[in-house]
Amino acid sequence: MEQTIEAYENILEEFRKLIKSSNLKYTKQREFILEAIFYNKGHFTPEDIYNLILKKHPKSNIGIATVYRTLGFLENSNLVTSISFGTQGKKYEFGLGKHHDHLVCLSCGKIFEFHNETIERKQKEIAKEFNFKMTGHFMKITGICSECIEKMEGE
Amino acid sequence: MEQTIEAYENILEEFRKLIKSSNLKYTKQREFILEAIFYNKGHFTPEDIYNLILKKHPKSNIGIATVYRTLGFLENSNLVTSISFGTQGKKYEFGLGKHHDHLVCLSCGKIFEFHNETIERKQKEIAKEFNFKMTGHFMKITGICSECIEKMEGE
DNA sequence: ATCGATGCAAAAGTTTTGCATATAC
DNA sequence: GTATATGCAAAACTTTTGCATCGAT
Repeated sequence: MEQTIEAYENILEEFRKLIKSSNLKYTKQREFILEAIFYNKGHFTPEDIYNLILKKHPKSNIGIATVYRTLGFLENSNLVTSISFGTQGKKYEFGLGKHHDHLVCLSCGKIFEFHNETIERKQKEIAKEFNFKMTGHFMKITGICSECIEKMEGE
Repeated sequence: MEQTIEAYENILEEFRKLIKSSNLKYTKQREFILEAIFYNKGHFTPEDIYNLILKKHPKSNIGIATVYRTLGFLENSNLVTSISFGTQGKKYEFGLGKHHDHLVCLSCGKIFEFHNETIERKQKEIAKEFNFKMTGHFMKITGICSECIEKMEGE
């Protein structure tokens, strides 16, 4: 699924506003980071993103520290979301649009996405029960995907 | 909530069997790690566990590497479970007994637990839909707890 | 001109690994 | 006695920070 240029322009616009309203400065590095996450569907470590940018903008001379700093900001602003998959580190993905959760295959690492309204509703109820002001939620089902099950049976 | 000695004896028995059936060796270090997680209700980093053991068994001379190695084994065996809270690292908790999920306060870091059957059921349905052999699931609601909300309003 | 943002490199923190020794079986 | 587990220390990673300089406003 390719993202359209128009969609990106809208996001960029939102991003500019967000930066302005946070009294921050608009820099090309920040834009590159947003761009990298937007155009590459999937889940990326800060280092992945850093490398994507180096590849796409070889002379941009961006630093990994900037990637970390910007991801922090983007996450707080809900433009990207992060999760921890597997044993190590954090991965980021573009975070606008309908909320979704993940199925993670422990064998091949593949990630499947789903959305379920019943669960979403229940989560809100639970937060309310605890007098919790919910700002986010996150769900992950781990297991073995059908493809890997077949492979195992084939052995 | 204090755990009873009897309950621990049962776990220990299970642990021994598990080790035997995995063709591993039973060592006092492995027992100390299980003990530390069992008797201290909560969520611990590997380092927390390491320190708990040093404190309880000052002359045991355990190494942090052993803690990491054993936690990996315990997690694979479902005797403990791990989650990533906040920005950094992984925390472990004792993992037998009824499955539960977590509410995490982003302000004070406190963790609340809940269990909801509807969500559990839905998760199973979703795994089935994807032909996924589910081995675990994990849900986290983030937000601000009622105590912190009050504090903020008081300011 | 000002003040925040950046890159770099160092530091801090976390997890894994190699290896000689100790210990369970 | 043999093979695995351990502690230690080093290495490998990941993330954060300090600081001089750059660049957006």
